[in-house]
Amino acid sequence: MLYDEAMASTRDRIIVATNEMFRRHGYNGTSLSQISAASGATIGSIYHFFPGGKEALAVSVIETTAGVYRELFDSIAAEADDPPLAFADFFAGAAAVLEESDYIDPCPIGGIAREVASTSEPLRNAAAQAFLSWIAAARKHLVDAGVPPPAAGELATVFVAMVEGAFVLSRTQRSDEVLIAAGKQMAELARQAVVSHPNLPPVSRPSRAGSTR
Amino acid sequence: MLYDEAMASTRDRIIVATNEMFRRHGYNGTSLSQISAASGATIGSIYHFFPGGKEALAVSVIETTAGVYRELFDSIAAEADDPPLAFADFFAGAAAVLEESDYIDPCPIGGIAREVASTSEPLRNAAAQAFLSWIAAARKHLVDAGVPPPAAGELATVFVAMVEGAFVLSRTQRSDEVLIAAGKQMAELARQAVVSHPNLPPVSRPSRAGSTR
DNA sequence: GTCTATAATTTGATAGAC
DNA sequence: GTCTATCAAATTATAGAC
Repeated sequence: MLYDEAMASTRDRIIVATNEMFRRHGYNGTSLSQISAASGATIGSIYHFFPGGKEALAVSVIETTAGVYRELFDSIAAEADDPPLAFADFFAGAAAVLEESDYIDPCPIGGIAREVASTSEPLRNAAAQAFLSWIAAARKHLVDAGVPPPAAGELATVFVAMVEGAFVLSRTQRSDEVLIAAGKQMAELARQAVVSHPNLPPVSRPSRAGSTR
Repeated sequence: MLYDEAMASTRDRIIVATNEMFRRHGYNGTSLSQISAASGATIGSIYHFFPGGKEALAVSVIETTAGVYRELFDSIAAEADDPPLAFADFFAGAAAVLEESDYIDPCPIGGIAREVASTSEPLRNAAAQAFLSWIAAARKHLVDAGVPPPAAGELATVFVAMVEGAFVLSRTQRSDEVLIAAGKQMAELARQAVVSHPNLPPVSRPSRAGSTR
């Protein structure tokens, strides 16, 4: 098993182990017996916590992962020296994680969605909500930086698409080259969106020193 | 079955049917019995043409699809009124296909790679080669348009990542919104890459009127 | 080249003791 | 809450007749 039985609750161990299995082998490529072995929980326990079976477990994995990545983005955005550079920082962080993990998929959500979007409406919907929450976070960051809302929404959407696409390529090529390039180009797009509307005064923002929160 | 037995060779029918099944249900979500039913070929026939089984069949599907998309890009690039707009045209075409197909995955390659990159080196490698061939095509288009090679390579990589990412999001959201946005932003990046080096004379190109070929 | 039959394994899911 | 035992069905792959 991957985790010590002293660690966290059984339910959490199941979710964490399933997350990693999905990132390695996808949704259909991961069996409940594998999840059982990786989490140290029996199949009976899995059904105890997730009566809806594999599909319900996957929904929980998606929701959990969506929250983690959203918080990660917010944290990086808050600490960025310069708003457009937050995107480069985000991709750089993903690149570091990717190498450490021997090029496992950095995120299970896009892969699951691709596999089952035509057969599982609950899973497709959970993935769609995850992407929308990321788009909302990126959009807020851009609007705070002075990008007009319509352009900010479009750019935020493209950002999430670039994240997913760079994940696909980096995993396939076993290289973080595309992640770095994507961060650079996304920052460039963000900078253009800000400077191309210099007559719009930046929205009142707390000074960086006071916005640690 | 999806295809009339009068159509094409058995081998081609197997590849076309498998391509569509993979786009609907992914690699692990598609069984040989389903491929048999969809292609009108028996499982015995499938093993006759692809002695390597499902994996060898998938390699052929990836190689075939890679060639089709590469030719599509080259064709769109050759006909574009303005080089940067070729990218917007490409995404617009993908958007049209997506809606017609009820939001099936527009391409099986990225999904397969994500599922099996950790378990099948032949499939990971086939997908990696496909992406590299697309990057090379986009890079050539950008260099021909006057973008310096280093920047062109980076932009071409980001283009392919945006394609894959936009496919993931559009399929998940059941909307072509992200495809349109991606085309617009990619064209913007390409335009910036050209105009940001105005001192470089554009490479000699045949006039559009004579380049119909 | 195509077909049927089948081997060997694994799957998701359930029942019920403890 | 956790466990073992087990179900019916589906999976990849192979063998061998035609």
